[in-house]
Parts: sequence; structure tokens; C-alpha cells
Amino acid sequence: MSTEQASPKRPRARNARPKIERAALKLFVGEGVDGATTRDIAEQAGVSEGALYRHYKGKDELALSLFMATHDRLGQMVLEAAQTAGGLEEKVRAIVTAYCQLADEDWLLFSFHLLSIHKFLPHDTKRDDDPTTITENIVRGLIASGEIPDGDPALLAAMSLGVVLQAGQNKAYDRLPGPFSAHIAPFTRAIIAILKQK
Amino acid sequence: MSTEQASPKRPRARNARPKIERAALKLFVGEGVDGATTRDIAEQAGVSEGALYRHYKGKDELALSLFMATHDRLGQMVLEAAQTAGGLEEKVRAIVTAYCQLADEDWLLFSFHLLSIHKFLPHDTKRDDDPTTITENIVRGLIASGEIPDGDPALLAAMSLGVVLQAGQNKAYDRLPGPFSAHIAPFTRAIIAILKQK
DNA sequence: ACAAAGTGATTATTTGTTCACTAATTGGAA
DNA sequence: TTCCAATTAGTGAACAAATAATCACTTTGT
Repeated sequence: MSTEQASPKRPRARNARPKIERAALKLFVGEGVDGATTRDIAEQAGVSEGALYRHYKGKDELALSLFMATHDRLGQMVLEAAQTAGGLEEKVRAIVTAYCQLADEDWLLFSFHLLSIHKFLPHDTKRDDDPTTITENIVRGLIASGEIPDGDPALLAAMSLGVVLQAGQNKAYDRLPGPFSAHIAPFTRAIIAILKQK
Repeated sequence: MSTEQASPKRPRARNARPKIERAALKLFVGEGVDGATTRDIAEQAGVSEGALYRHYKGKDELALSLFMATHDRLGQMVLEAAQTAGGLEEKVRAIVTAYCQLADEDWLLFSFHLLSIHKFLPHDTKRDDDPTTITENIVRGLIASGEIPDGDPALLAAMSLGVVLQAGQNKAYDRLPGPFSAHIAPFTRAIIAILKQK
């Protein structure tokens, strides 16, 4: 019989790279990097599994690349924001705004970064251009210049970042509706209160 | 030749359960739950792979059980601490102290919980006896009683928890030396500053 | 014509789980 | 006390399923 069904081939995909990246992000956030399979990613992207390997060495490199892109970008943004002219309040607001803008601009990317730090930043490596270290250095500077009282810079930085990042986590769990930047003012006030305290 | 080495059998382990749990915790924190294999766990515990299945249905149940034990304990501790007599400062200090005590008593368990929340608390489930929700309710009460100014309870709770939890994360990354409870005073002051602010 | 991008069946590994067997422990009867 | 089932706990080889990666081939763009 020649009524053989034409094999229902998937129409060949175009521009697979961004499709793969968005699909991977979605699944990485939802299932975790280890939980998301290459098949899931390919299917979600509407692309064949092999296509992934045209653009990345493998799943791990894909995940690392997505993470590092955000990590570097965040570091850059914080560094620039820290150089804002003005007093304590202006500086803090600038940094907070940087975080919120990135979050609102691409929430998937932001939350992926938020939820994956412990996977990609092995406990022994310490770069001095990552957000935490940069923040720590800023605090050190503020103390040195007398703008805020003396204290442990590592602890003050952790508490300050915690204000924004924990709110981010809670937003990821659907506990905070609306755009993240809606909270710029409370974040800024809270961090200033922490830094000035004692 | 008959110098055949007596097969180097592992001496039969005793009390495998706690060994498995500690080994699993260490590996779950270091490699992630998905990254740690049952073979890794058994080897690290000095126990056969099968022993794991005498005590747990499987790897997932083991991980979930370890997580939930801590999650419930934490919820219980926060709830009790919240009922402390006294004003705002006493309440906050009691809750902060509860977190810090659990952390110092068993850091591995605490950090496992900290790093695994997003794996075990699916985004759609909301128990009202988990630490975040409890904290939210406490804040609501404080606002209602006029002890702190008006504000979004979810946001205030998130920022307050962030102070402690982000510090915990940073300790997990070796950025904060010493016992966690060394920071009870700064945590308490910071949270009060956040809550009273505006 | 040439290179770049996409396909998907196939392969080699990894990994969670099972199970028949063995060792230790316990508790009651003699 | 001594003995001996009966239950509990531990072993590790073997299995089945899942999965990351490969590659010969096809399609598209320049």
C-alpha cells in the first residue's frame, strides 16, 4: 500500500539558540538544572536534541553560560551603580534600582541566577568582582569615610543584600505580586536603616 | 598460586541509619540532592547501598524526610518564640535566637534546609505553618497592635527573614566565620530597624 | 560550492532500585 | 542460664530505566 503517511516531521527550526536558552531557563527554574533533561529542553524549545550541541558543549556549559552571563552583568551593574555621585541614600538607591531593573527586565534570568548561586559558585572560589564581594567593599568604604558607623563589612553586606534577595526568593514563590521595582523605596529605606543602625 | 587474597569484604556496618543521614546531608549540601548518587552516599557512610532501602523508600524520601524534619522543627521554634512575652525587641530577639541556635546546633542540617527550600517547597503549595507564613502573620499582628508602622506584611517579613537567611547563605560560602549566634545582636537590631522604619 | 545550522536514531554511561542471601539481635521456653 | 526460632538489619551483584552525548545526514543561507 502506498498510502503511507508522510512521516510527520517537525518543520526544521530556525534560530534555535535563543529558543533553547529560554526553554532551558524555564525548565532550570522549574525543575532545577539536574532535573531538566536535554530532551525536555529540546521539546520545550521546539527543536531537536542535537541542536543544543551546535551551540553548547553540553547541558552543563549551557547552564553555566546562562548563569555567568547574569552573574557578570549583575556585578557590572552594581559596580557602576556604586560609583553614583551623592550621599549614602543615592548610592544605595542606585544599587537597589540596578537589581530591580534587571529583575523586571528578565525575571526568568534573574530568578534562575537567584536560585542557582550555590550550584555555580563553588565554596572555595572567591572572585572579587561578584556582587557580594563588591557590596562588601562598598560597605568598607562607607565605614572608612565615616558615612556609616563601624561594623563588620561582611555581615552588613550580607544583611543588606538579604533584604533584596530574600524578597526576590519570595517573589519567585509567588508571595510578592507586581513588578519587583515597586519595592525600590522600602528596600532602600530598609538598607539605610540597617547600615546606620547601632 | 594459592595466595589468593581473602576477599576484602567490608566489615558489616552497625547503626547504618544515622551514618546514612549524615553522609547524605554532607553530599546533598556539597553536590545537591540530584548530584549526590546513592553510591556516593553509601560509600561516604561506609555502608552498602542496600542499607539505604532498609530505612527509606528511596533517595527522594530520604532527602524529603531530612528536609521536612528541619522545616517542621523550624516552624515550631518560630511559633514558640513568637509567643514570648515582652515588647517588639524581645519577640524579635527570641525568633532570631531560635534560628541561630538551630544553626549552631547542627549547621549541616540548617544549611541543607537553607539551600534546598526551592526544591522541596513547590511554588503552588502554601502551608500556614512554615516559617515564612508564620513570620508574615507575626508582622501583621504587630501592625494591628500598633507596635510598628503600617506596611506590607509580606514584604516586611521577607526583608526581615532576608537579614538572617542571607547571612546564613554567606556563612555556607565561608564568608562569615565563627558561630552563627555571634550575630544575634546585629540581626535583632537590623530587623527592628527595618520594622520600625518609615 | 561551501559553510553553518538542524535532525533524530543510536550509543555508552550512569544511576536508582531490587532481591536473594547472610549476620546480628531479641525474647520466650525449657 | 541456655538454646533456639523469629525478626531486624546489612550486603552487593544484577537489572532496568533514564539520559547525555554523538554523528552521518539533510536543509538553509551566502
